[in-house]
Amino acid sequence: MSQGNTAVTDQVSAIDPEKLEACTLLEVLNRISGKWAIGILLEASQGPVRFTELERSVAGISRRMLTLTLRNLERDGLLERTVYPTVPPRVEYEATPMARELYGTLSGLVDWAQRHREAIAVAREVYDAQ
Amino acid sequence: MSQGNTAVTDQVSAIDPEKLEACTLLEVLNRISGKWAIGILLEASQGPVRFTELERSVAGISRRMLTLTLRNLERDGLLERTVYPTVPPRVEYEATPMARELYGTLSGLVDWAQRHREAIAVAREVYDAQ
DNA sequence: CTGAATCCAAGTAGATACTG
DNA sequence: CAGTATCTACTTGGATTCAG
Repeated sequence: MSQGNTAVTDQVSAIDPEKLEACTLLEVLNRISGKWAIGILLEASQGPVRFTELERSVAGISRRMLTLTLRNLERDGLLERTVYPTVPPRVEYEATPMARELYGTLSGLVDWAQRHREAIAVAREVYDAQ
Repeated sequence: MSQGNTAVTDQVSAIDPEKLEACTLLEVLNRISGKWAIGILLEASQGPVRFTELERSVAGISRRMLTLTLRNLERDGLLERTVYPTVPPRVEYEATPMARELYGTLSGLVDWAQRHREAIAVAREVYDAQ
């Protein structure tokens, strides 16, 4: 990994791999954080869903945020959008294989959260007590 | 899943487990997303670091955001803050075991990001072309 | 049905200056 | 050294209205 002395060509490999990792990680996080992305991805992972179905099943989401979040996920290739040219219009969204794969890797985080949920709550109470 | 008629006691168990999962996940994500938390956690995972060290090593961070992010991480029990009553003052931050554990579970996400970085870039270009 | 457009409120982040 | 205070700008999200 570090053969770095060809002078010109290693501008990229000169980046601290840990910094790169943190940066890459941040990109993923930005993609799936936000209040709605995960909920939408969850629904769209079980099969094609329509706009109005999502509006109902993702509790509390507004039409605007649903549209915006769908567009972002579609743009990143995490959601596939299919329009059926019927009247009235019918549009379906479905998670791509890439998105399903991502969803799978998130289980570790869910575990962590469940194991430490209590400890975090306690830490907050202690901190807020000051 | 729908045995629901013990009337009073199953308020909690009535929550769809998948919704709960999505919710828990969102909490974790909110804790570590944000522009700076990961970088700080990274530094503080290799041993105690001082405020000014962080200010230098987390590229681009302002004093204000460093303070705010440190406080949040400390509040959630992810960072331990130690004050040495010397002159000048000396304060050290270190990742807690819980935080190190979290950092470990993030490797799956890093893998995913690296495997699909290219595909995402392409998806964006295609999308933006319209 | 599936959005786009507009307006507004709240939260988040940068710049700068000041302090025990 | 390790912060706090203030002021401003950008971003995110909600409410509402309009349209193909």
